[in-house]
Amino acid sequence: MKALTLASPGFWLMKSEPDEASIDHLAATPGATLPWTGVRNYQARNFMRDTMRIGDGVLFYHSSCAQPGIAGLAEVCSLPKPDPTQFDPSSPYFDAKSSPQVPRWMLVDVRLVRKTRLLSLDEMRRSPTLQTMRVLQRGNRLSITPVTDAEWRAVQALLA
DNA sequence: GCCAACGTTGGC
DNA sequence: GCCAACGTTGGC
Repeated sequence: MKALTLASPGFWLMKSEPDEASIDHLAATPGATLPWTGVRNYQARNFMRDTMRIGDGVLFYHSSCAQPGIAGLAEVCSLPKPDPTQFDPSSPYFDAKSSPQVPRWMLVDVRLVRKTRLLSLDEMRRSPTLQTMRVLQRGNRLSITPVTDAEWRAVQALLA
């Protein structure tokens, strides 16, 4: 008989361009969930499809903007499901090689836990406790990266 | 707008 | 399977 194990929560950093989906968009509608559309990288997709669990913690990161950094805390709140934008010819995320029968791109929903002060990329780079974060590594372009327990605690400490 | 870094594509 | 060309990311 298989042992019943309590999965420890996972932690993630997810990049969003605030022009598309900012922490304020999410905060504007209490209780709203945000489908994480537009991921078109297999590694990032696989994290959502294979590894994330409902309840996992998310560092909501603003990228490609004037003030990049962590803007809030969120939480994975759905199972993986097909990203509907891949089937929409009018979407910039349309993928002609995907089909509803064999969807290529999956997403999860996230919900806001709380907006935080902006923990800027600059401050992250200067924080000794955050040096291991994938998002800070040279050349990193992944829009979704795993965060270790220690990194998660360090971010909480900086935000406290 | 620049450009380093890296992922994807496709010919071979 | 190799790898050059090309496209994208994302901070600056």
